[in-house]
Amino acid sequence: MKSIRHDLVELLHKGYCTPRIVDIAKKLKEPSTTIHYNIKQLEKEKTIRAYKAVFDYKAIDEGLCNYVLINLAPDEYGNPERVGKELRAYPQVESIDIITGGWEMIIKLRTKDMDEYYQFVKNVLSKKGIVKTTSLTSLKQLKTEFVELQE
Amino acid sequence: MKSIRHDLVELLHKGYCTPRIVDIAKKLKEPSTTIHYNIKQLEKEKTIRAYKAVFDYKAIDEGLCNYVLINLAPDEYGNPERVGKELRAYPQVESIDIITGGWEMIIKLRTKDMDEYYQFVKNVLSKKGIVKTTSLTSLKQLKTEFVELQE
DNA sequence: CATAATACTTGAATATTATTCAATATTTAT
DNA sequence: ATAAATATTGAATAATATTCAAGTATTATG
Repeated sequence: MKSIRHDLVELLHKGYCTPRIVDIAKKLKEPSTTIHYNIKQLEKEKTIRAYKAVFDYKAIDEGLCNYVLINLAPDEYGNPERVGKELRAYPQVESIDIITGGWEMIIKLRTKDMDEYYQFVKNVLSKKGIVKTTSLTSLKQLKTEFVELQE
Repeated sequence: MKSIRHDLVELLHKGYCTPRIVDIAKKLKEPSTTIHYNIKQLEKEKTIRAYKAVFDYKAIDEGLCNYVLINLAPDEYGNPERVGKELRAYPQVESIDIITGGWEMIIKLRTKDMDEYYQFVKNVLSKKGIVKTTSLTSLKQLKTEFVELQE
């Protein structure tokens, strides 16, 4: 049995959306052709990278969110990007940043529950030149991806 | 002089986008009316919260990204949400989470440069029951909002 | 400063896409 | 087993994006 919903969520996570030109034109009180032209410019010069959906993550089985602070092995200091690029392919990974401070990297992870999170830490984060991880578990999200949540 | 680009970026940050139903239908090899129906369901039940753009943040003067770990004053422990809700209105704030661990809150901030970041820390974060902040400055972003960046 | 080149704006026409609707099929509840 | 509620779908329509060509404004160049 195929699940359309699941496939939809997967596609809308990263893209398959487009701006609502007419609505923007009304809001800004400009002709829609002017809005169209300007948006195409932003796309052409890659200022806009994607159009995507923001979800109620609990409703799509990504209810657990963790920030993971990562320490790399000394021999990976030189190219933290290698590790990061391996990690970013995983769908559970919302963001990856190489950072200053007491850790070399911070990643934001969304999993269904603690089981899936544990599997990810065990199977993925334990490898790849990572020597230590510190998990910060989100108890409540007030804003995500610039979108304010609930109340 | 009005800047259409600036207004566009502001609107697309949080919304004013919509799914590309025909493209999704082609990709999933389903009739577009079926896709339409299912997406409307997801919207009605609020599983989808918004459709928005993801940017090359450097190109829109939000080139500096910081994660800020926050310690609240003891008398704010009980309602970290009060502080969080005050902070989330700021456009520089990409996300706010109340967390477990050595800090009560983590926020992700995007500013044009160190000056704007400093102003934010000084003017906004110094108030509101926050007693200590630890900044993690992003040196390089490999993925953001589920969207992989460059190379 | 003058003028050419380039970039931006816009209304009208067209192409494409979303949406509605009604019929049918499927799933779920009793 | 049967009824009720949900989901799928093609055809028709409504709405929207896109193209085009003309005009306007801005920027570069001598």
